[in-house]
Amino acid sequence: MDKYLVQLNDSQRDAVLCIKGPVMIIAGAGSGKTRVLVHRIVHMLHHGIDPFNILSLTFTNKAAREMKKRISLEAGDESRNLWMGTFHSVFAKLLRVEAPRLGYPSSFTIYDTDDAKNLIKDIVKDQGLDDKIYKPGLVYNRISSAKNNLYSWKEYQDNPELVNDDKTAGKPHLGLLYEIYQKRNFKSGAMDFDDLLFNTYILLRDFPDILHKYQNKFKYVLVDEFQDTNYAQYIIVKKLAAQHENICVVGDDAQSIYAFRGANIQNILSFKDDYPDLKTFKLEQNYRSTKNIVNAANSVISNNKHQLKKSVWTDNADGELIRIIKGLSDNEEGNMVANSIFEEKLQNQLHYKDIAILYRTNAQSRSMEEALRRKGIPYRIYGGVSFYARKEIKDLLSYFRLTVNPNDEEALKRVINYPKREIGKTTLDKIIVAADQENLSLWNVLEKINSIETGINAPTRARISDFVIMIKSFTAQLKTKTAFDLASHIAMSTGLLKELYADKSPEGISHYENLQELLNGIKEFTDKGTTALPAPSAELEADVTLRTLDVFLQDIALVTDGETDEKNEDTVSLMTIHSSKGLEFKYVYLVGMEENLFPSQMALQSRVELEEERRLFYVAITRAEIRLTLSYALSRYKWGNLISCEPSRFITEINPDYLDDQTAVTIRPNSFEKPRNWSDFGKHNSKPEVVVATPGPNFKKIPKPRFAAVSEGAPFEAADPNQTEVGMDVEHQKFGTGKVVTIEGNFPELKATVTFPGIGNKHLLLKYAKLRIIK
DNA sequence: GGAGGCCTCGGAAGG
DNA sequence: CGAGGCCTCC
Repeated sequence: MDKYLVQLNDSQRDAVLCIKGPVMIIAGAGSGKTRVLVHRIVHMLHHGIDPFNILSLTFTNKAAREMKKRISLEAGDESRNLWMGTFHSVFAKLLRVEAPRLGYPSSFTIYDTDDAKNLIKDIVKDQGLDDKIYKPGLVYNRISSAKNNLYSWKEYQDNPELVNDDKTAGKPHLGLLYEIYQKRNFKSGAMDFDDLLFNTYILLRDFPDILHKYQNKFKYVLVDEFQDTNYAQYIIVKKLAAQHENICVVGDDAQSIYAFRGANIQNILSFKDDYPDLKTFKLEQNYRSTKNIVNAANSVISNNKHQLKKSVWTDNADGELIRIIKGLSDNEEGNMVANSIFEEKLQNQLHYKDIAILYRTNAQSRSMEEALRRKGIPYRIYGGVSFYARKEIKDLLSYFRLTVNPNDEEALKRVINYPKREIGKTTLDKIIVAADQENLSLWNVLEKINSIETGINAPTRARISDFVIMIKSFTAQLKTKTAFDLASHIAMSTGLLKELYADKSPEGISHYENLQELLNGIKEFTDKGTTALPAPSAELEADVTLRTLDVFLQDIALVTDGETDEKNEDTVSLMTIHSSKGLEFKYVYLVGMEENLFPSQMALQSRVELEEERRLFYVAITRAEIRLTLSYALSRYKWGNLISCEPSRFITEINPDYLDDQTAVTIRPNSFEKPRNWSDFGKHNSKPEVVVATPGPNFKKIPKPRFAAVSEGAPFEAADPNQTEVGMDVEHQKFGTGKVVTIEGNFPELKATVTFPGIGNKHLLLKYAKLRIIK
C-alpha cells in the first residue's frame, strides 16, 4: 500500500481511493476532511492523472493555500499545475481568457462590494429615487441574489413573481436598477464578485466550444465546503463535470451556516437526486475533541429535522464536562471569562493561543476585550477591515486600476480630484450626464472633452486634458516597467505620496505607512513573483519575465483576508462563531449564550432559520478540543439600553449528562462587581476616570467643548487675511494659540497651515477661520 | 473644501 | 451607545 494511505482510517481511505464517478464525502466536524481531500489529490497524481486535468474549488484563499501547501509536500512540484483556488479566483482566470466573447476586455476590473455599492448609490441618485427606500446595501443584496440564482436583469424584469415581490415591498424599481447597474458596469469594463460566477455560467451556457474546452480540461472536479455553495456555483460545477462526471463534493450539512449569503443547503441534501450513481462516504470518526464535547454536539444537532444521517464518534478520552458560567452583567461575564482563562492557563500550562473566545455578534467583543485588558491577558480580534479596503490603499490602487482599465468608473471617480486638481463635483456631474447621453464611459468623455458638449469651462477642460495625458502616460509604461517601478512612479507623480507625507497627524502618519507597506508588497511581488493567489495553469500563466502592475492588480483583486496570519504570537483569539469555522482550539469559551442573542431574535421567525442557528451552535461546540465553557449574562446593554436576558434555549438542548451544572457557582470574579444597572455610574465603568466623567445610563450628555475654552469676553476680531504671514503666532477661537507654518493660495482663497500645540496641524481657509495675530 | 453637529440605524461574511 | 452619512457653517 502506498505510504500515504497508511495514515488513513478505513472510511477515509475508501473516500480517497474512489476517484471515478460522482462521489459525495460527508465529513463530520474534526474528521480529517482536509486530509482526505489532500490525499485524494495526491493519490490521483500518483496514478498518472495529469494535474492540468484536476480542478479543486474552495471558498477561501486560506483553504486553497493550505491545501496546495500540503499537496506539494506530498506530491512535489507537479502539484503547482493543479487548478486549485477559490470559485472566484478560478473563474476570474477563466474570464481573463474568455470574457472578450461577452464583450468585456480581458483587463476587466473586479469591483469589490464598496465599489459596487458606491455605484448603486450614484445610480439611485441619478434616477431621482429615494435612497432611504433604495438603500445601496439592500439593492446590492437583491442584485447579488438575483445573479446567484442566475437571473439576468432581463429575466428578473420578466419574472412576475420577482417583480411582484418588489412591488409589494414598495420597491418597484429594483429591476430597473439592476439593468442600469449591469450596463454601467459593462461600460466600465467591470465585474462584481457575482458577475465572476454569472458570466462564467453564461459562457458555458451559450458557447459550446468554451463548454467543451473546459469540460475536457477539468476531467476531475472537487468541491470543498459543498454545503456553502449557492445555486450558480452548483450549476457551473455541474456543467463542467457533465462530460466525465468525475465530481467529488465534500462537506457537512451540519455545518451549513451561510444561507444568509445565498448558500443553498439543498445542494448537498439533494445531491443524490442529481447523481443516481453517487457513491457516498461518511467520515464519522472525530479526532479533535473529547467524548463529552462530541456527544454534547451530537445531542444538540439531533434537534434539527433536515439532515443527512450520520453519527460522529470519537476514540478520545471522556474529558471534562461542559462548564457554564453565569454573570450578572455582560461586564461581569467578561471578568469571569478572563479570570477563568487566567486560572486555566496557570493550572494546565496552556499557551494563550490555545484559547478562543467565540461570540455570535461582533459587538460582544467589547466587554471581553475590556476584561482581558484589565487582567493583562494578550488577545487578538479576528475580522475587521482588510488592508486593501482602506481608503488610502484604495486611492492608490484606483490609479493603478485606471492605468490598466481607464474605463473603470469607480476608480476614476475616486481619484479624478484626489489629490486636488480642481475638477470638482459639478464638473463630474456634467461628465456623468454627458456619458449617459452619448452612451460612453466617463473616460471616453474625458478623452473627448473638447469635442463633446458638456458645458464645462475651458480652464477646467484644460485640467481634465492634463489628467487624461497623465493617465495615458501611465498606461504607456504598463508593459515596459516593472510593477514596482510604475507603482512608485504613479504614487509620486500624482502627488498622492506627498499629500499623505505632509499630514503629520497620527492618522496621517499611519496612512502614509500603509502606502509604504503597499509599495513594499509590490516590490516583493516584482522581485519574487509572490502571489496571494494559487498559481494558475500554464496556459493562463502570466508573463514571468516582467512582473507588471496589471498582473499585480489581478492577483490582489480577490484577496480579502485582512491580516496575514501570525500564528506565532501567543494571544487569546476573539472571533465570531462564523469566522471560527474550520479552526480548532484546546479551550473554547462560547459567550453570550442568551435568548435573542444566540439564537438571534431575527432567527426566531422560522424553523429553517432556527435550524441554521442551531448548526451555528454545533459549529461553535465542535471547535473545542479539550474543554468547552459556555457563558451568559443576566443583563446586558443593547444600543444604549439595559435589557435583561434569559439563558439560551440551546443550553437546555445539550444532554445534561455532558454538562457540569455545578460550575455556575464555582467561578467567581476576584472582586464582586455590581451589574451596571445597579451602579451609580456609567456603562463602561471599569476605569475610574470614566466613572467620574460619565453619569448614569439615562443621563443626557451635556455637550462639552472639545478643547479648553480660550479668551472669553470681548468679541473675537479676526486679522486681515493678507496680513497673516508664515512664522506668526496666531490665536484661533477654538484651537487656541498656534504658529503659522505655511500660507498657500491667493486672496481671497488664502489657506494657512497652523500648528496648535497639543492639537496638531490645522488647515484653515483664512476668509472663514478667524485668526488673531499675536506677534 | 472640511470639521463638527445632527440624525439614523443597528446580523453573521467570503470573494 | 457608537459608527457612519449628511448638512451646515466657517
